[in-house]
Amino acid sequence: MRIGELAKRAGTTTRTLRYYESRGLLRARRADNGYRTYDEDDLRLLQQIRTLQDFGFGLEETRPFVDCLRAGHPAGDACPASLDVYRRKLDELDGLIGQLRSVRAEVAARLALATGTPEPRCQFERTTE
Amino acid sequence: MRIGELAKRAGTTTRTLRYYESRGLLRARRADNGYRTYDEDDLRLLQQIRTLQDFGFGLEETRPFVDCLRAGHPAGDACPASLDVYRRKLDELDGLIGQLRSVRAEVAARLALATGTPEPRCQFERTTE
DNA sequence: GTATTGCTTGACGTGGACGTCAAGGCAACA
DNA sequence: TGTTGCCTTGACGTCCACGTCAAGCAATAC
Repeated sequence: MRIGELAKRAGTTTRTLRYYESRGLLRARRADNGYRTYDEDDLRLLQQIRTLQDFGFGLEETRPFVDCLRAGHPAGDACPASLDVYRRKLDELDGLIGQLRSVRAEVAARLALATGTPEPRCQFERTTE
Repeated sequence: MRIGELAKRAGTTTRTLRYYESRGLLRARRADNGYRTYDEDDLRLLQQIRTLQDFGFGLEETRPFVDCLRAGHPAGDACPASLDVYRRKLDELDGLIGQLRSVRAEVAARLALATGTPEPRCQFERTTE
């Protein structure tokens, strides 16, 4: 299949696929006329990238998953390097969530102070008492 | 005081102050030699901006607070427009936190599946059972 | 033959909050 | 007078994942 069809089937754009190729994530065979050619494996690879992107992974973070699939594994997360990325991301998310929670609390407190109206507790705040 | 001293006292850089000025957030008097001149009110104004920036507010979101201070109010959040920004930010934070929590859960689930090792519950996950 | 669609590469634009350099003026001190 | 340090404006660079436009070839439809 050609780049347009692959993009459509993966729910993305041709520009994105060329960008991934420029980053070395997605390689393409070439037809005689110079057109890029892809197969079903490329689609799976692309779907792996898109899923991680949707989770907020950076492109470089998807590379171990791509390499893992290329190495013949049935899943992109069947390799230790991919699992490390998962774990690092979990730590990152925990840190970020904690940060946002504390900012949320601080803003809520300032709003309460400024209005004199005590705000209802955030659903993400732990009831510490 | 001049720009260098203001920057130091606010814990930021001269570049940042000139940038704020270019955005119309921070105005400066000029000395005869063309140097920017600031007073204590400017410092308070700048501190308001920095605090909100640290919370993750965009520069435009700090504008109502700045205007409020300029209008003579003792606090930047003494005006309705500022409170609206607080409330919008709370909603935004709640949405973002919820999103991150669901991504966190999804990644944890995938890690657990891939390792066969059930992950400990996240401190931010509600125990739904 | 021609109109339309799809493909190619290359290159500039986007957003946000600045960092970093360049070329030069102003002030104080030795 | 020279050095140092702070100030001025202007302008390009950064990060990231692309969007968008341009010029031109390839394939298909009619």
